[in-house]
Amino acid sequence: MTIDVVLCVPSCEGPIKKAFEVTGVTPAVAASGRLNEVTALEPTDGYAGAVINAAGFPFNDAMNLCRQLRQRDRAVGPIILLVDHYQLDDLTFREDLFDDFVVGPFDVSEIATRLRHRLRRAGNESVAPRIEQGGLVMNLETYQATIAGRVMDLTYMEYELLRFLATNPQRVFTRETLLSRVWGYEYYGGARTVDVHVRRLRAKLGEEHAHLIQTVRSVGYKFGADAERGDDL
Amino acid sequence: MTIDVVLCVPSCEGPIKKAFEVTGVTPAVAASGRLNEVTALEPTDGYAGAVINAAGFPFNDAMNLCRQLRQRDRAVGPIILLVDHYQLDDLTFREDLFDDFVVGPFDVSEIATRLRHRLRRAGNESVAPRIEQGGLVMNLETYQATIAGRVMDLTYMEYELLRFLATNPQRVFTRETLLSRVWGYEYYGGARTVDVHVRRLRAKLGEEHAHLIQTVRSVGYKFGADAERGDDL
DNA sequence: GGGTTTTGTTAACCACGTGTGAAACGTTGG
DNA sequence: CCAACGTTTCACACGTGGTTAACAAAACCC
Repeated sequence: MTIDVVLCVPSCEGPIKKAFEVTGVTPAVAASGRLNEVTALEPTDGYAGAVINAAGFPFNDAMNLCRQLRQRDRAVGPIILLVDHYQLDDLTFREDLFDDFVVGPFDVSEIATRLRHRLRRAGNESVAPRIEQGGLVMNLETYQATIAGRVMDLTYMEYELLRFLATNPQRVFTRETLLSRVWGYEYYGGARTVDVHVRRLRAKLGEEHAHLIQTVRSVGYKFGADAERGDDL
Repeated sequence: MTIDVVLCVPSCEGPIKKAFEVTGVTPAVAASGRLNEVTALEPTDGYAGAVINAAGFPFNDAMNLCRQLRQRDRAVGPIILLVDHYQLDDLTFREDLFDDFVVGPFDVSEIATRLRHRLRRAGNESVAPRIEQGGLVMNLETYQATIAGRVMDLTYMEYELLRFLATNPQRVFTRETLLSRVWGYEYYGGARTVDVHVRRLRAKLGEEHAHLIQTVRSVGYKFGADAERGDDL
């Protein structure tokens, strides 16, 4: 049994490739870590999964690649992230962008086992490719969002922001957190940027649903209808 | 945020338990690895997940425990398996018995991260950090507070003040202390400010629960139901 | 390369949370 | 019972923080 995956690591291609092959995994090595290289190397029957190396590199670059893979027309299988120990905390709130991770130093047979594990579980697991919250439906594959059945025409950043908020309903995020988690860089300058994007989102949600994004004064924003019952905090 | 899990390891209980607690996971240590011990230690609101050690032990024993946990009336959350490197192959075709695994040597923070990852992927929201005191529940993620199930609509300072008081129940704070701890060290303002905020809090707590914030004449304020002896401070 | 869409910035405007003073109220002690 | 002190309550002014719109810059698309 051989599994075709894309392996996004910038170096040591030869030895790693060999090591994977003995575990029954055939990797296409995309050293650049860019989407177009990933696509160029893709076998005709597609990838079974992806292994993305974040260790020793800017974490957000890896996250962006995950996002791109998830949003592709052609679905890629489970995404496995390679991280350094100090990057463990960065994984929080990004659980939806990858399916599993390995902490360095890396063991090829562990990675292969995780790949197989996720592939097998993919059958049973109801991997929700969409988010449903309070009339909002976001299809993570087609990159579309509808509110109460009406299609919302969202731009890239709008979609990412809404998705982040909607995947963590009721939870309040500061503008700084949103900037670093959604935009992906340590913010330089305007926290007002978030406000403006929230405003645009509310406009596109329509007057009736604008309240789905709530302002928590002096704290930030959160997604979710008003809490009617308090016992399920 | 604390997550209650059952940790099935046969030895070294003390240090491991401590190590887990700093990652926000509270383990019940079932050293025998038997189901009845797991059940005996279970908290009233159940386990959020299970960590089962197979490393250095017969693999099938661990598998049997997984099976028993899965077949229980009361569902246990994600099951994480601790394995030795040479046990990796044993995992094949048993993917449905566990949700994730870690290869030794074990890193507690990695295990905790995997727990959180699986909990989030399963859509479990019960991992939110919260304060519960005398009918008051404060969710630190959603910035919501409820008293006896009723949602309190608190402003920022009200929330901060109540949180500070409720995290230190029964303890009396002077107005000066509250000003410096809640408002900030360099805050310079009248002590009457505290009184007014306490008043607003009591109003929002409702007549029935207003007494949760008690006045200690010529000292300050404290949180907590009365009829408590003073010797347990 | 010109036009269009998307994204980020700036500033005016506005709402509401917050702090303050003063008066009313309660409690303690002489 | 009164005086002195501490706490509660209220109304109001100020300023922080959020919204909004208009504009500028950047990216994108023929």
